[in-house]
Amino acid sequence: MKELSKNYAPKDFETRIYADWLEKKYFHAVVDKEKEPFCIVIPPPNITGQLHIGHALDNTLQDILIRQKRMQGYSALWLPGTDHASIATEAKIVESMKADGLTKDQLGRDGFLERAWKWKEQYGGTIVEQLKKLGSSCDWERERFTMDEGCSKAVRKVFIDLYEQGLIYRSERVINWCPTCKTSISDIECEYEEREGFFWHINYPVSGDFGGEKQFVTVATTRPETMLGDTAVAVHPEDKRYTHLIGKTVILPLVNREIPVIADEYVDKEFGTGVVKITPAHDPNDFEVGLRHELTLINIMDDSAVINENGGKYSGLERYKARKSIVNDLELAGFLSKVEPHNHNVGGCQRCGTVVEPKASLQWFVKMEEIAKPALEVVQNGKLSWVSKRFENTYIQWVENIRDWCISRQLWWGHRIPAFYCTNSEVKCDWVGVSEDEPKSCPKCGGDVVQDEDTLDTWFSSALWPFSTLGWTGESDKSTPELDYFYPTSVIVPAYDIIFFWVARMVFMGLKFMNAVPFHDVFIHGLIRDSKGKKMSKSAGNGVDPLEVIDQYGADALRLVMVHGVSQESDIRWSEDKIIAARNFANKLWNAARFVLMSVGDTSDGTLDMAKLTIEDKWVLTKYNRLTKEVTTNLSAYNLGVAVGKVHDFIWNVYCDWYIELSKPRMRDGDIVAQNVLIYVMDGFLKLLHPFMPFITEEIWQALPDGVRKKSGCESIMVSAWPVYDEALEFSDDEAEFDRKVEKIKEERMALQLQLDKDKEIVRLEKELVKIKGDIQFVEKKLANQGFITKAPPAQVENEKAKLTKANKRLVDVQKTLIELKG
RNA sequence: GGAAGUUUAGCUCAGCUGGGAGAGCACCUGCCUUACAAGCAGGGGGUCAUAGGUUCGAGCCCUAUAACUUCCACCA
Repeated sequence: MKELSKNYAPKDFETRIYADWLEKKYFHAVVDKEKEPFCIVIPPPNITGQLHIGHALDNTLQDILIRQKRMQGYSALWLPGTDHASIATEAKIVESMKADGLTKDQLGRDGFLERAWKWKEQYGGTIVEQLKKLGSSCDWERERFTMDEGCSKAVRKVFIDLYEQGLIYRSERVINWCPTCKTSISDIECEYEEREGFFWHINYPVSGDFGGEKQFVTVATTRPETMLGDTAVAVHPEDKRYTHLIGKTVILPLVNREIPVIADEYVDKEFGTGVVKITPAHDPNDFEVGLRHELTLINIMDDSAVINENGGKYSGLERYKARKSIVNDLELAGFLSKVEPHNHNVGGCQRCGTVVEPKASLQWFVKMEEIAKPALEVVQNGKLSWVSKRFENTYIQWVENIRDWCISRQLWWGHRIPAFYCTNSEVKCDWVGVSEDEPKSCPKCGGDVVQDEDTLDTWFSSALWPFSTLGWTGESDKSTPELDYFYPTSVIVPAYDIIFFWVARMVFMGLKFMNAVPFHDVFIHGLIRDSKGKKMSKSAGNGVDPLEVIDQYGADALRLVMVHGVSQESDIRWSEDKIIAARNFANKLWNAARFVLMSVGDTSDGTLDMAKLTIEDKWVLTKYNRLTKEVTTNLSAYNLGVAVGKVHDFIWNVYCDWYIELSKPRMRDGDIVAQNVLIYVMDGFLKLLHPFMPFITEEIWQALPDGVRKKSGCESIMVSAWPVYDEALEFSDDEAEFDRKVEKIKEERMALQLQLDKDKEIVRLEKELVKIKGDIQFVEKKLANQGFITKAPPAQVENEKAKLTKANKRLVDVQKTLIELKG
C-alpha cells in the first residue's frame, strides 16, 4: 500500500505507470484457445504525422473498448502500426529536399527512396511514442508498417491475383491529375468546392459557304483553354435547331482545325446553347463521347498543367495564363459572343488543394462492380454491423454506385506496381506481365524487361491491413495461428471521413481474399472541431495539440473529454471548459480516494459483512451494483458516453456527496463495516472507470490496502476482472427507503436555507427601520423650525415635506413586511 | 440536382424501449464545514425550432415547413 500525494498531479505517475504496464507485457495478446479473441486493428497513422486531436479521439475510443474486453477475460489484441502514406509523405520529403536545394530528378529514384527510408526511420516512431502518452494499450510487439516485408508481399500477391482474374486492368482514361503532386489521384481524393467563375460563349464558324453569310454555332465553357484540344462539337440528335449541321464541320477558332459536328444523347438540349465542345482528352464525359464517335485525343497539357506543343502558340503558358490569353484573342478576333458569371464546382487535390486537371492518361484500375457486390450482402445478412444506421446508409449508397478505382500513382514512395514490360523495340514485342519477382527476360521474345514506374495508391495497402498485419501470405496452407484466431477482427474504429477510402475497401478485400468480413462491427465516430464549430487545421491555426493538453491536464482528462457527454457519431466541439471540467473530476476522485485511504485501515480488503450492513450501506451497494450492469450494457452497445456518464455521476453524486459524508462519523468510531463498504465500492468503480481513465484508476488502485489486490488476484487494475452484477447486493427496499431519506434531507436543507435567508432579511429590515425612524425625526424637527419655513426657498420646503411622506410610507411597508416575516 | 444530420437552459451538449426535462460551464445567495475553493449547500433560468397528426400520454413516433451543417453527384 502506498500513499497518494496531496495534489492530483498526473505528470507524476502517468509515464511511470505506462512504463510499468509495458514492462509487465500486459498489452501483449497471445493466441489462447481458452479465451475468446477480441481484436482491433488500428487505423494506421501516417509516419510523417504528429499526433493531433483527432488521433486522440480515435485511439481513446479503441483503448476503452480493448481495455474493457481485456478485463472481461478476452484475449484482447490491439494491433498497432503506421502507414507509409505514399502521397502525403512524398510531398513532405520533397518539401524537405527543397531546403537542401534538391529535387526528385536530381536524386533519382534510388536516391530518393534512400532518403525516404531515412526519413521513415527518423520520424516514423514519433507518433507511436505520442500514442503511448495517451495510454494506448497496443501490443507494440506486433507493430506493423504498411511497407514492411509482410505487408508489401500481401500487396503484390493481391495485385497479381486481381490482375489474373481480370479485375485489375490498365487503360487510357480521363483521370484527375494534380499538377502540384504530379500524379493521378482517385475520384474520392478529389474534393469539390464551389467557386465563382465565368461562362464563356464562343462562336465556332461552320465550314462552307452560305451565300457570303457566315454561320456559327455557339458553345459555352467554363474552361476556354481546353478548346485547344477540341476534336468535335456535339448536339442532341433530336435538337431541331441543329439537325441540319450534323455531319458538317466547324472551324475551331484560333487553332483553325476543322472538327466535325456530331450527334450524341449526352447533350442536354435545355442547357446552355445546346451545343457542346468536345475535348476528349480533358473531360471525362467528353472522353466517353469520344470513344463512341472514335474521336482523336489531343492532350494539351504537360504534368504541371502547362500547355504543351499541341497548344500551338499557347505552348509554354501555364493553364490560367493560357486561359486569359485565349479569351483575349477570341475577343479580338470576334469569336467571343458572351461572358456571364457562373458559379461552378471545382475539384481540388485532397493533399495540396491544387485544382485538379482532368486528363487522359494510361493508368491502372481496379474493376469494382464484382468486388463490391458482396460488401452489400454482408450488411444485409448481419455479418457486418454498423453501429450507426446513418453511416451504414452512406456506405451502402457509395458501394451501390461504385466506380472503378484508379490505383496507379506517378510517385516513388510506395508499393511499386509489380508489372513488367518488354522493351524489345526491334520486334515490337508487346508483352506485359505481372509477377512477384522481376523476370530475367521477356518470356515471349527474350528481350529485356522493365518494371512499371508507378506506385500504388496508399489506400491499396490499407485495404489489406486487417489480414496483412496478422500474417496473411495468400497461400492457404501457410495461414498463421494469429490469422486463424483473430480474423475476422471484432470492430473497426474510424472517423466518418474515411468510410470510402478505407472501411469500404477493407470490406471488399477482406471478402475477396479471406472470404470473410474484416471486422464484425463498424464503430464510426465524428471529428473534433474548434469551439466555434470549425474544422481544425494547421492553416487556420485553430488546432489543439493533444500533447500540450496532456502536459497541462493529464491524459485521463483528455480521454474523458473524448467520451463524456458525447454521442459518438456527432462531431465534438473542443473547448477549454471541457478539459477543465474533466480535470476537476479527476481531482475530485483523487481527493475522495485520499480521504477514504486516510480513514481506512490497512486490513480492510473490501469484504462485506452482509449481516451488519446499515441502510446507507445497502443503498450505496445497490446503486453500485446496478451501475456495473449499466456500464457493461452501454459499453457493449458502444454508448461510451452514457457509460462513462453513469460512472461519473455515481462517483460524484452518490459516493462522494452522500456515502462519504455519511460515513464520516462512522469513520471516527472506527466502523469496520463502513470501511469495507467504502473499499468494496471504490475497488469496483475504479475498475468500471479504468477503460476511460486508465492512469488515475491504476494509481489509486495501487494505493488501496494490499488485501484488495490479493483478493483480485493480480497486480494491476488493467488485468483485473471486470465487475459483474451480483444478485446478493440488490436491496431495493432499503434503497427506496434511503432515497426518501435523501429527499427529506434535501428538503430540510432547503428549508434551512430559506430560514437563513429570512433571518438575514429580518436583521436587514430592522436596521433599516431604525434608520428611517431617525430620518423622520430629523425632518420633522426641521419642519418644526419656523425660521426654516419662512426663510428657506419654498421649493426646498416642499422637498422636505415630500421626503417625510415618502419615509412614512416606507416605515409602514417595512413594519408590515417584518410582521409577515416573523410570522 | 440527390441524400443525411442537427435544432432541448445564456453557452456547450446528454437524454437508452413513448410515461418524472437533465449535466457541465456561466449567473445569484451562503459557506475556507478537517478529502477536495479544481470544492460544499442552495437558487433562478426551458412553449424541447414551427405547424399539424397518431396516442390515455410525445423531447422521443408520423407529415409538412424553416434555419444551420455535412456528404454524394458534376450540365459542358
